[in-house]
Amino acid sequence: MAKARTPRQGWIDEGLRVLATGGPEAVRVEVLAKNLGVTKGGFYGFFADRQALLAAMLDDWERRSVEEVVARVEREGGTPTSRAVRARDLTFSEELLPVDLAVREWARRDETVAVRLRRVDAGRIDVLRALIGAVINDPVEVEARAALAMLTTVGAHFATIDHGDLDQADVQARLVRIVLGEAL
Amino acid sequence: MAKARTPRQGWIDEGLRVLATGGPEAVRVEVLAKNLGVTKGGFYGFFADRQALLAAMLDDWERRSVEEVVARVEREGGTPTSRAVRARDLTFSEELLPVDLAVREWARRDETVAVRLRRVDAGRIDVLRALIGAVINDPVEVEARAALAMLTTVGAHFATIDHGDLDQADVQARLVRIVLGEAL
DNA sequence: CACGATCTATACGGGCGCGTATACATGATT
DNA sequence: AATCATGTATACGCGCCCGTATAGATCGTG
Repeated sequence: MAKARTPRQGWIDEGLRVLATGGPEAVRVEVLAKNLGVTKGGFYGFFADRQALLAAMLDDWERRSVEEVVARVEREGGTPTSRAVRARDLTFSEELLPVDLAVREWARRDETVAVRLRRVDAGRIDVLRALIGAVINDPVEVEARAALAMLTTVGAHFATIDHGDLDQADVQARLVRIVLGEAL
Repeated sequence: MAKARTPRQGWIDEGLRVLATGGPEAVRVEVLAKNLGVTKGGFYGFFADRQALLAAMLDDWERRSVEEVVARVEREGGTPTSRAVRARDLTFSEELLPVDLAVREWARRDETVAVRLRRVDAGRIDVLRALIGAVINDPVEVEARAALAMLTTVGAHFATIDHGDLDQADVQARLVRIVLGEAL
């Protein structure tokens, strides 16, 4: 039945929390223990070593991310444009976004992480393809706009652009129109 | 005249090299020393501590990045489109790109780094604004397209998109056309 | 050549974090 | 209530890395 005082999942959750704010390097067993208010005594009953925890964290993140993508495909609503905008912005849920960015950095240095990320991203861009493909026929055009939506969203989290005197909302609206096209 | 066997700049260069491949966490004084074939003996003659090196590295990166942007504005050539595409792709020189991405990650966790990055990015996007602005008049349109070019380029380094059966070049070309518009 | 500046090698104390071992506490089961 | 499993606390040895101290090597200059 597996009871637990500080269950396996507790270590994973706290690990993801630290990962989100400090990156993989910051995920230290003793740090997690302190955050959880215990010592690392029980940790090695759940995980062989620190690597095993990192792997488990990625498993958990990947599973949840995929589930979210699926859930987002299921429930829909609104005009094609609003749906596409929502999809663009919310492909990354507020809760998972910080973890997502951390994983994205991590992937640059660890190929096994990169593989997982590509898998998740593939699911996400499928959502965009489906939405855009419902309105535009040319496959190349659909692909280009889906990719554009994806890349701008990701890029926006790694670069801040100051629009100066211009109205942020105006620029943003124009940006959306260019990416999704007049058709949508 | 300041001579040097392992000059100050040597530590900075090696630091940037390690930063590019392993992130700020990987920049360890003793590791750099080993890479340089010496011990850390002389290091503390140049830098007060590890932090001082990291700051010096950022100074160096920022100076070089700004110089490159300026140089790129100076020499020009080609059609407006080709210039814009070049600007989009080469705003990040091949040599500095890996460092750039590392700094971009770093900036998410260190506000002082974020300030530097915004400064450099501001210079880069100015180049794009100038190029696009030469062909398009509407300021909002110029801003949106410049931002789009910037964000897609940055995003592309943090997300890999598989275009499946479609021809990569076709998709890429279409993407450029959407971003820069028919006008260019 | 001798000198002084500059870089180098080596050694040290300290802190952090890993993984292991051992004994203790607490809840479920019988 | 006795027992067992499961989590917990504590302590240990190890390795990595920091920053400091000290003595030695090397080079340009007078």
